[in-house]
Amino acid sequence: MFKPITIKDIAQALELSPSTVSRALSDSYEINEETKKRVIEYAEKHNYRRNPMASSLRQGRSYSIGVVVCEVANSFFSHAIDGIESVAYGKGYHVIISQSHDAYEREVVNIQHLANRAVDGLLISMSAETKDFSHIINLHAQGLPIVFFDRVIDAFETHTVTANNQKGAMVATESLIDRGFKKIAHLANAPHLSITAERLKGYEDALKQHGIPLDESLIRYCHHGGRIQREVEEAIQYFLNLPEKPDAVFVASDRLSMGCLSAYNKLAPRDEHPAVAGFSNSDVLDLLQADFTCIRQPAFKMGQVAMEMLIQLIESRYPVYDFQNIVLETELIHR
Amino acid sequence: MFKPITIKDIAQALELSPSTVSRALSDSYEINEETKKRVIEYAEKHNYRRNPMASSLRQGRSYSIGVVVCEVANSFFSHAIDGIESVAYGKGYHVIISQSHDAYEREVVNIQHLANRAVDGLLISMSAETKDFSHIINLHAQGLPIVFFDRVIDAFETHTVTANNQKGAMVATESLIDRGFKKIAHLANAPHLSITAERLKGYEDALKQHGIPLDESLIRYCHHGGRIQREVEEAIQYFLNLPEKPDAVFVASDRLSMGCLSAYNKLAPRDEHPAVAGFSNSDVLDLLQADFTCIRQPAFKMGQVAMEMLIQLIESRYPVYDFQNIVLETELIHR
DNA sequence: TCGATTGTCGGAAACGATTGCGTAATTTAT
DNA sequence: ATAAATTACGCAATCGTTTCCGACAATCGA
Repeated sequence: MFKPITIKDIAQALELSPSTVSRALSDSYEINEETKKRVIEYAEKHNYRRNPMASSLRQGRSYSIGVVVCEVANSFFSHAIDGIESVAYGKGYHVIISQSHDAYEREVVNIQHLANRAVDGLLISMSAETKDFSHIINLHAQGLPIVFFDRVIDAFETHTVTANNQKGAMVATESLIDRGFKKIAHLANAPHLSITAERLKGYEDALKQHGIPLDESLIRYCHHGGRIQREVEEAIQYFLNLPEKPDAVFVASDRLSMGCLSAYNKLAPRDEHPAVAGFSNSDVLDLLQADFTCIRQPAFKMGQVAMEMLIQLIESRYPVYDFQNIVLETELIHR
Repeated sequence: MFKPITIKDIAQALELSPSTVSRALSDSYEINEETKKRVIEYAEKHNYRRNPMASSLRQGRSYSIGVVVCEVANSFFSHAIDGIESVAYGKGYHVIISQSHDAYEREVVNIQHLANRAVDGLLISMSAETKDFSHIINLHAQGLPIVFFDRVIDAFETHTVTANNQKGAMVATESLIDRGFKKIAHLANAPHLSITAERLKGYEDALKQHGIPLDESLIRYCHHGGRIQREVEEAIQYFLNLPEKPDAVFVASDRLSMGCLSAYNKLAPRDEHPAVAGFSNSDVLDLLQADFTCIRQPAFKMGQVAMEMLIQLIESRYPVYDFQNIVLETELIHR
């Protein structure tokens, strides 16, 4: 088996002490420039790589952070991850991604996995099914830096980044109203998600502002966030069975937009499809479905901001009590 | 700051030695059952978590593996990752995902990042742009276990898992022929990818078998694997500009299928769209586009198999020279 | 009954990198 | 010229866990 070269090896070869080599490699000011050069040259020539475990153990830090999202096969989250990575790599952090699949159990397991001192901090977007937050509260209480993005909780104070969901939802709903639709349904996400309440509020605001009465029977929740296509189809079937079918639908999430469009394709002839507007960061959904108006969240930016704030928490020498709750604007795209 | 409890703390509290505690926690046979129980109870009560860095440092293993794919926002890869995770977690391994975005530079950087002894092995699906394999060859030569899946290379011998691309491509092309199409174009992936050659072969086989002459001008490659939508649109525009437009297209990948369908939607009226068949593991593509025939790869299974073989390599006490190249069958879905 | 085996445990040295402290040699200040 | 400061480096402890050697007692076989 291959045995990687260590600091000791370099020290021996160059007749220096390991301390000097270590300091030379980290560019310490108290090492002679000449010596540094020798060490660095030797290290490069022999393909030296510092052992991250030894380093982490000694320093008590891993320079890696954990990301918990419901799933990566989702344009919003994958772009957010890209944003996270862009900042992380620039600052020398590794990113470990894990998926909850919107299931409570897996969220708990993954977070525990990540948290056991293998990461310096956590970036979390809550799972749709999670109602009990104690697994996260405990970690936070133990001093693990945590930043929430998109799907936040208010069980404790920390940095958060979200989109302006209320306004986005309002704008989307208004775009449907402007196109002349009156009977606008709302396909909502899991009820206890922060984004669900905010987007519902925006939907209600738009209706109220245009004098359209709110009809509770036009609102359907998907408790698993659309993870199970059946639940989406049941909601759509419900809409289709209504004595007066809605002529438009405002959909609350990326995943649900996918589910909604394909459910309609499956369950009803094309001329019975309502107009659809909704949150989505998909690259192609709007291209495939011409009359689909979508609200884009600034996913990449959210990832960047979240990561920056997490690094700030991690690298702060003293406990932080002044938390920021950043809200980014969404963008309406219609064709 | 919170200070986690260590083995020493437990040892002190229970008046044992750290060695005994360590052995008790790993359920060693040479520890009295009574003592084990005391240790485990104390550990659980005080919420002890073994420090993974210390453990890894000592054992020379991290119990984590790295996965390199072009992108996670892709149904095939996200399902493959699910398969990988399902096996990994069962065997006590962590999974670290990283994305190459089909770019050579990022593949090199990510693999280096992962490889520096932070992972026990690598699961790789090659980036579309990569033509130089030396960064991987070096690691392999240094003894790092590597398994390829889907997009393999033959620069050296190791375990691989692929789909039966040739047969899948043949079946897909045949399905188009069976529907009466004669002028079947092929939208191909990057030329130096293993899957590209195999699928091209299947396409050619189908044509030959049905007496249709091969027309090179009906084949277009996407050198960036469709990462840049423009290159897909150029290919489609090329097809549209042909004096005799193809009446069907066989598309070589998931990403390209997306790109192809949306490019046609953008560039041509619906009645000029050709029939499309192609590789795709998307959950919704075929629902949105009714006449889209797709070849599904057993993504989840591929992930599982790849991970099992990697674990076998990692845990083998002696160097392995007997490598397996597993080929899984694809599935045709038409509606 | 005496050596041999078995069952339990502790001591101490690793794993590789980092860092507080000490110190010799050189330079600077007075 | 001598004290003081600076430069450049080494020593050794440390992070938390694991594991190779023992070691001591109790039990066993003959």
